[in-house]
Formats: sequence, C-alpha cells, structure tokens
Amino acid sequence: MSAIADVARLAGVAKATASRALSGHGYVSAETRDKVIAAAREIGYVASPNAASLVTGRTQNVGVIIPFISRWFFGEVLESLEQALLVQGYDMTLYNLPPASPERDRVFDFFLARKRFDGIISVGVALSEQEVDHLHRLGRPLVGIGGPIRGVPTIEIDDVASARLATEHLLSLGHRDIVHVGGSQIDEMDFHVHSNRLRGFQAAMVAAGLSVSGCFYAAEFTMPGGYERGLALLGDPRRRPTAIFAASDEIAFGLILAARELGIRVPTELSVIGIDGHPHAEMFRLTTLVQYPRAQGELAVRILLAELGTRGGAAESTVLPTSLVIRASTSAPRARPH
Amino acid sequence: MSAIADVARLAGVAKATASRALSGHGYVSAETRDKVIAAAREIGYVASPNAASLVTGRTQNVGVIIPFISRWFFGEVLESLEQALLVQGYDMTLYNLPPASPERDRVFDFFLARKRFDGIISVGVALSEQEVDHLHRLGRPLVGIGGPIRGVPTIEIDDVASARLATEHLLSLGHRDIVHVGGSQIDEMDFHVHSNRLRGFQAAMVAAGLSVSGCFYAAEFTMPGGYERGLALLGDPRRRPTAIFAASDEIAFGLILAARELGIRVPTELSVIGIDGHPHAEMFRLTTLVQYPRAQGELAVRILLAELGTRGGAAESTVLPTSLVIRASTSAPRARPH
DNA sequence: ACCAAGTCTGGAACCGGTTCCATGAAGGCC
DNA sequence: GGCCTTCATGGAACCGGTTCCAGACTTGGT
Repeated sequence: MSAIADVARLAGVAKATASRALSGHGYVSAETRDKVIAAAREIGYVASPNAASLVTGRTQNVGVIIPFISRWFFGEVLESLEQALLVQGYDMTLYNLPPASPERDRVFDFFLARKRFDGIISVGVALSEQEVDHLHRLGRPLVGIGGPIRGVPTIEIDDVASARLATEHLLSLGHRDIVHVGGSQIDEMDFHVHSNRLRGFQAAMVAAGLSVSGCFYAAEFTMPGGYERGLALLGDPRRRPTAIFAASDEIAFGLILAARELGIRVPTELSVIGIDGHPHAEMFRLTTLVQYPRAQGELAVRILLAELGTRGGAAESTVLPTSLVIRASTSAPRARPH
Repeated sequence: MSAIADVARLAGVAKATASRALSGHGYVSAETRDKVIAAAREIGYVASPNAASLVTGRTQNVGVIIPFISRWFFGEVLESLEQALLVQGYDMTLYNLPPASPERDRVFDFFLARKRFDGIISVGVALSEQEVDHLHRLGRPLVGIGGPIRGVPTIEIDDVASARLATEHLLSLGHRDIVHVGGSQIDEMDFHVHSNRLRGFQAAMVAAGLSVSGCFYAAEFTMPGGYERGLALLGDPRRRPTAIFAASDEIAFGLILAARELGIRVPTELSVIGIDGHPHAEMFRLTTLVQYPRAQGELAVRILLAELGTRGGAAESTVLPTSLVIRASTSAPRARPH
C-alpha cells in the first residue's frame, strides 16, 4: 500500500532521492539516507518489484525447467538451486516438464515468453533445436545441467568415463560376465545420459576383450524398475551374470532387492555397482560412483549470475568429477562351477 | 521489445483499443479486434506481465512454501500443484523451507513481502503465530495442505483416524504386541502429523484394552530412518513385537529391510503396516493406508483460485479420505511359544 | 422527431518505481 | 578570485500496460 512517494514525503525529500537512498545507486548524503531509511522502516515500506523490473528489466527471479521432481538427482539439484538463488536474493519459478508433457509447448510459448526471469536453468531436459532457438531469442542467459546444448554453457559429469570406471572396477575384481542395466534411449528422452553410460560400459568391455552383445537390459530409472528387471534377469540361473553395472543407484537398489528375493547373495554370487551416490546407498552397502548434484546446482547458479553481471561473458561448459566409493556390494566372483 | 503501442500503431488504433482487443475487456468491434490480433501476431507481441500486474495488482503467479522436495509426499504434492496451476495459466514460485532453515526469516520478510504472487499455498509447514499474521497482512489468500492453520482453509487427511484404522487392522488380525514407529515431535517440526498418528495409534490400543507404554519409537521419516530403528528394535528377540505400525511407508520399507536382514520373516514373524500409498509399496508388498497427495494438491489449487475469484469467500477446511490397501506385509501372528 | 441506452473509440491519467538532466553548493587548484 | 570538478538534490520523463472518461455514432422505444 505504501509507495516510495509516501516514504519521500515523510522524509521530506523527492521521490528520486528516496529511490537513490534505498537502492544505493547514485549520490546521497549519509544524513538523508538515514532519514529515508528511517521513514521507510516507519511505514513498513517494501519496494514493488513489478515497478522496478518494469524500468530496469531485472526481475530478481530465475526460471528452472526440470523434467522430474521426485527422482533423487533432480530433487537434489532443485534443492541446491533454490538454496543458492535464495542467498543471492533471487527467487525461483519452477517449470516441471515431464518428457511427454502435453503442456510442453505452452510452457515455451506462453510462460517462458513472458520473460518474468533474468535467466533460465535447464536441468536434464532434452531441448529440441527449435526450443533452444526459442530460448536464445528471449535474450536471457541460459545454463544447462546435463547434456550438451548448442551455444549454452552446461555443467555435467563425464558419463562415458564414469560408466567406464564403474565397469572397470568390476573387471578388476575378475568379473567377465557383466551386464549393464540402464535407461532406454527411446522411451525416456532423458538426454544422452543413457547412451553415454552404455557407451562407457561397452568401451570398458571391449578394451578388456569381451563381447558386449546381449549385455544390455533396459529398465525404468527407478527402484521398482531395477527390481522388475532383476527378477526377470536373475530368474534363470544359467543366464545369470556375475556382476551388474546399474546406470543409477535406484536401479541398483531394485536389483539388490530382486537378488535377495531370489536367494542370490550379494556380493558373493552377484556384484552390483551403481552411479549416483544416493543417500540410501549406505543402507544397501552399494558400491557406487558418486556424483554431486548439489555441487552442480550451486555451480549452475554461480555461472548464471556471473553471466548476468557481465553481459555476454560466454562461460564454457564444465565437467565435474565423480568418485568411486567401494562398499559391500562388489567383490571378486566366486570360482565358477564349470 | 515490441510494446502494445507498436501493435496499436500497426493496427491503426489507439493503445487503449489495442489493450481492450487483446485482453478481451470492454467494447471492441469484431473487426478491430481481428485487426489488432493480426498485428500483434505479426510482430510477435507478448504482453509484459510486469506492466500489467503493476496496474491490475494481479501477477498470475502463486507462491508455494514447502519444507522438503525429495520426500515422496512433498514431491508428489509439488508436481500436482505445478500441473494444476499451469493449466490455469499460473506459474509457481517455489520457496523450499526446511525445518531449521537459517533463511526462514528472510523468506518471510523479504521474498514473501515482495508480494509477487496472487496467493500462497503452504505445504506441511508449521507456521508460527507470527508468520501466520505476517502472511495475512499481505492481503493474499492462503491455502494450507496439512495441519490446522488459524484462519486459513486447509486440506488434510484425518491422521488420527487413519492411524487408528491402521492399528485396528493389526488388532483385528489378532496382534496384541504392537509398536508404533513414527516421527518425533521434537526434532522435526513437521506439524501435528506425528502427534496425531501417535494419538490414533494409542486410541486404538487403549480401546482394545492394551497398554501403550513403551510402544512408541521415534525414527527419521525416511527409509534409512526406519532401517536403523528396525535393526535396533528387532535385534533383541525377547522384546520383539509381532507387528509394527509405521507412520510412513518409507519408514515401513526400512523396517522391512531390517527385518529381512535379521532373518525375520514378514509377515509370518512380523507384520508391518504403513501410511502413504508410496509407489514402492507394491514392490515391498506393503499393506498401507493410502492417501492421495495429488488430489490434495489439485484441491488446494482449486480452492485458492476460487478464493481469488470471489474476494473474501472464506472456504472451509477439507478432510480427504484414505483407504486401506491390504498386501502381503500383514497377517495373523504366529502362535506364540509361551 | 427526440431522448435514452448501448456500442465503439481515442486521449489521458495512473500503477510505482528508476534514471536522465538541470541546478546549486562545496571543495580543490591555478 | 575565477573556474572546474565532485557531491547532493529535485523535477520530469519513462517503462508498458490498464482503465476512466468523454465524445460520437447506432439503435430503439414512444
């Protein structure tokens, strides 16, 4: 209700002076500044961000596009984004865009077109060429988490190398009969994550002189997804591998549950390794390649805000490290009864 | 870049007419309307929401305050809120406010004070009296999910009745030695959920003529929380109950894992029931009282928008139903070796 | 034929800030 | 002492829409 004009009147100065005093831009004597601030406090003045952004073009808000909320990686990223933005005085508009959302076009054409944000962070969304163009035309900086996006600084882990490392861990333990359970590139448009992890797996296998044919099984990227796949895969003792590289910890958990249910001992009869560093990994004693989604979120915010500061300082893409944490879900294979 | 003035000029009308044509308010001939719309389309005009809300006071945005993102219930609510708001042309500003957040005051004093939303939905946040007053003073409608909030329409399930029902299910199977594992009221300020579920449990026990002393154990509201508690609780065979009522499915999952690890058969030696209807319940074959967070989210949006339509139409609180889904984690207790 | 009500349009004020520009006072330097 | 620079402040334009108001033109009822 109270406008800056009221503050100015109460402090006995002009609107312009009050604005300068409160925003800290331009010359104001210490004395008047105090007077204005006191007046503002007295009537409980809060600046209208609408009016301010109308003229400055700055909204102090960042838009976030994300395909999932409840999956661990995404939830974690979201929390860290929110946190980091809050500290910097930005709030966050959330656009949840599941892979096959019917609202997808509306989000781009209507919501994002309103430009009620200073920048966008896109988390694990596979953007079409057209959508990338669309975003570029908005004239707002864009930072991506995951996957390369044309002309956009992104933050990611090296999926190929991480998958390779995970597979090599199994190989180094002496496993030869290894299977990869991961996401399918077709039904989930979850970027290149799936295909990159598959490629890393295959690279490691081939380098070890092993065949990769028939070594990949698709699963939904969830614990039940891993569980279902595990029951089907491990049910037949003759075709059972000695080790599985799961593309995510949640899949790995499901596989472990399936194994337990079938009376297969982990790791004695079956080794399992995942990727993520999910907080439940400790409970499942899962060996995994941990990535740090919170670090990715924080870095994304830092890069975006830096780009907001220096118009056009095109930042480069960053690859964040992963680290192998060995727990009790992997061991050397049992001597095979031949 | 293109403003409504450009559209007006191109269409050969006044700004006022262009505004009326595009917004649909006031008299415009069909002919001029078409002309204006064509002109707008031609130059790719998108109205500036800032300018509009500056004068109308409406932002087409709703603020959501939520303490967790990755816990199932909250993630689910969040997704449904986002979805429902999107359909109605609203976008959503997210304020993640973990129980002991150092940013808590800042969110209320700074971010919420900016009033960049038409209304607020508060999900499972225990608001202090002062905070409730603060929100009321903003003059924006507020809808709560969970727990009673003074002077605010809320949506909730009947926690007492649901807990009672869950406990009665165990009692009706013949269990007498039942324990409740739930959240502690102290370390997590997660509203009255914890205490209400505990009360429902106690009511059922007392009604069955059983003692409730020593029948409650606190656990973190997560799977590892349940797991840890399970190991501790079930480790000693002499003190082991025949059934556990877990305050959430995630806790129940943890308990089941702990039981399996200790070689305790579920449900033969131990029955477990939860509350939630978590998607993993099927996999764990968990008997549970399912609630419908998505329905809660949708209803919250409906109520909020209704209140935005008719200023002051103080809606009442709604209690949504829960339903018992019986799976294979509960059965009659084994005849006890006495 | 006249007046009232309804329809259509343009001009101008307004929402609440920021910022450009002009004016004036004070301090530093030759 | 005169002049330039820096600091301090007020007036006014402006951001991009919406809405009030006045005027003009139709239509219809009596």
